[in-house]
Amino acid sequence: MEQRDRPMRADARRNRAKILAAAEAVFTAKGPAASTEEIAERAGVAIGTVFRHFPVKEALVQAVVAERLRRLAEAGRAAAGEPDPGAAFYAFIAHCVGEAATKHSFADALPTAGMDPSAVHDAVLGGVAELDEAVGALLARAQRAGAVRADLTVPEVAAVVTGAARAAEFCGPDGRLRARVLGVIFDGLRPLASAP
Amino acid sequence: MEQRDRPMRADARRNRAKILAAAEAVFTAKGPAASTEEIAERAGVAIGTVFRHFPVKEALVQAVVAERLRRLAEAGRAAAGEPDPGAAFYAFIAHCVGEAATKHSFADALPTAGMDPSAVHDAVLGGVAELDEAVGALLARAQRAGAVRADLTVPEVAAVVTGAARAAEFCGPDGRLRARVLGVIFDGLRPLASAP
Amino acid sequence: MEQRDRPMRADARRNRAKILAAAEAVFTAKGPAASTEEIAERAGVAIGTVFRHFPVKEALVQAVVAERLRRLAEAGRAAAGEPDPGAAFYAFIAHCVGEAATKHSFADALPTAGMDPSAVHDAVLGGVAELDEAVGALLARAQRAGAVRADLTVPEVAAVVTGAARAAEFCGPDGRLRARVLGVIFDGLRPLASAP
Amino acid sequence: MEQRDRPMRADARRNRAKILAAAEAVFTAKGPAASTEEIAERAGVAIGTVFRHFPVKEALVQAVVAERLRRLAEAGRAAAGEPDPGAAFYAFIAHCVGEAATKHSFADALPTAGMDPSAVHDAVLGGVAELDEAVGALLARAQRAGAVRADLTVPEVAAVVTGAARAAEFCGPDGRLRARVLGVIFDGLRPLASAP
DNA sequence: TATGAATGAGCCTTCATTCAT
DNA sequence: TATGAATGAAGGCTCATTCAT
Repeated sequence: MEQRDRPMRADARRNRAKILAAAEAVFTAKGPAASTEEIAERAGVAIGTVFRHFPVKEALVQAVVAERLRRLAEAGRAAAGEPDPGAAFYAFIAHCVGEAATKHSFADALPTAGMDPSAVHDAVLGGVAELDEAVGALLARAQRAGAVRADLTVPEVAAVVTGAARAAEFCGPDGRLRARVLGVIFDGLRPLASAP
Repeated sequence: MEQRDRPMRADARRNRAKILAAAEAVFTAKGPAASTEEIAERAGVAIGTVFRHFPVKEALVQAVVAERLRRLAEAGRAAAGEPDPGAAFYAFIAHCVGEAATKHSFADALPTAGMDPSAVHDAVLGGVAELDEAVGALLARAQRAGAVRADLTVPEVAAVVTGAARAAEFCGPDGRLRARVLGVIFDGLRPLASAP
Repeated sequence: MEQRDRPMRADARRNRAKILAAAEAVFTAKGPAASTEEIAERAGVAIGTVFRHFPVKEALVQAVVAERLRRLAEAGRAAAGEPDPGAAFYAFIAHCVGEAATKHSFADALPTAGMDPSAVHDAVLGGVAELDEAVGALLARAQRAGAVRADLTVPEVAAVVTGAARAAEFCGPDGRLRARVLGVIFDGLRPLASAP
Repeated sequence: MEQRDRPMRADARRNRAKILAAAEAVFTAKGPAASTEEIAERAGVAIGTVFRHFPVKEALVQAVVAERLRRLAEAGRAAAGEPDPGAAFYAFIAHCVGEAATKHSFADALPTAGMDPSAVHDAVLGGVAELDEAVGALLARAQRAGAVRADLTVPEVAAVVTGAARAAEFCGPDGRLRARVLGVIFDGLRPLASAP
């Protein structure tokens, strides 16, 4: 949104990246209510610099979300190249869960089906679209391979993954519990035991 | 916490109840960041009264959570009397999901396996224990009846239900989507295709 | 606006008065851009107290204006009792000028004929009405006595007085200059050279 | 202030003019509290360029004032050539009022007799002197022609005009009211009804 | 006990000014 | 010289908490 006219000065781009990284870390640790001041401090810039890049706090929050969505979409595209369609799909959604689950109480900032669309920045909508497309591709391939229930759609997968992330978070650091819970949830995605 | 010494005057008990009800409503609508002042107003008491009953805001939040846990446990105990063990179990967890999913962004206040235990009030721990016990009874009965996977434990069910609530919330007002998603997740709890 | 239900506690009323006095002093010295913090300090209260009484800065500004209008109206009513109608009128508008002229750049906060009425608080409108009425009475009596041009109306007098205040302010501390200037302006209000 | 050493490059002079024009427009619309950034934007230059020409915001404000004074003086000199001395004088001060009154809340930036002289830039003082001289010439000629009271001096006229501008502004968009009010005020400048 | 006014730390945001590019 | 990013001191406002009534 800021770099339309000319490509943005090198130092500005560096600062923007530092701020985004700091914001991701701080929001992850304390939720989106964390103070902008703390983010600036962590990024090593003055508070004014944060507001120059993100004129309103909400813009920063959404930029972080968009960034994460874009990273997930990227990973999803990469997964499309793997040989085993089923393995690719399940590995990818497990990756999504892992990413989201560590982001304590921040996954809530993710756009939800029922959210006021006018409040969501384009960058986030773009990220969602990218991710949906990547998931769609993986899903279709896995369904063709018979590794996933044929009647599933992308929104359903998105909801299940979001829920799984919350469930994983609920488990806390107990890895064993987490693994079993995710196993149970993902089992629901598998085709019913194919009869002979 | 307040009623140890003497039984608490009748009007005081009434106020406490009004405050809890107001807090539940307000937190549900706006999340735990809602101001204490607003809760007092809705309860029809002065702000000082709220702080007399709950000396710190966190205490109020946890009291609301404890209250909800206790209500769920109560419902769970009631469900134990129903004839069909499987139906009783699934109806109950669906009820839990419905309760939690409507409480926008408030389910996050639920205690989590990995949470710092010293930060959780006794009332909440008590509620958790009550609920765990109720769930345990329903689960055992359902497992005996072959309606639920035999290897499931209470913590796993708790995690799955929490995740399912988040998934339902993610679906927004789209009831059809929500139903399908919950169907998928709960399918994971069922025993694998029963052989002949 | 705050004292509707019950009469407002004694200490609260005291603080409100202290704040208004401090605000008048500070605004007078530095204009309405002066910081609320400074007013709080001068009033000897915490910043939160100022915002409890005047939830938005603009409310404080207007309250001060309203207060001054009410005081002027009061003085106007008192002047109505004086024996010489012409003297009463001229003395009163001179008083208005003196009041307004010392309030450095703050007279600008006075409502103006062309101001957006929805932005003006009721208290100010009430003050204006009160003042207009008092001026109207003095004016009519002076006109009947032949001391003021018969074709003058209240809005015209108001505009002339406002302008005279600005002119007086322009003169700075030079009392002689100020007196001559006001003499010139007020001369315009007198009936034209009385015919034989 | 900037052009002493070398004559200033052509583009620099152009920028200075653009900035002054933009500042006049913006200050007129929003008062001197308008942000320097907005002025830069409107002028089509970067913020740094504004501060190169006017190292402090106050310098920009005063430059605009000086500019306006110089323009008024220019108009005054032009008026000196008109045939009717009285008409020339009254038309000119009406022009001054019109200029000042439309500059909402900005006329306050005009230097005042009682202002701290060290805070006023030379350019403004120069403008004031120029304007005073022009007014003085018009005034003297009009007095000789018997169109203006003989005892009036330039500072008095200046004060009256300033006040008239404020009065006009007070009238808002009501042109009829404004005309009557200015008529009243200017009447005070006329010689008393000349006896036979 | 209840009331609600007072407190003050902290938050988001703006903007004059500086400085690296 | 021009550019525009960075700085950081305020400023307005909120809200959990305390305390006099």
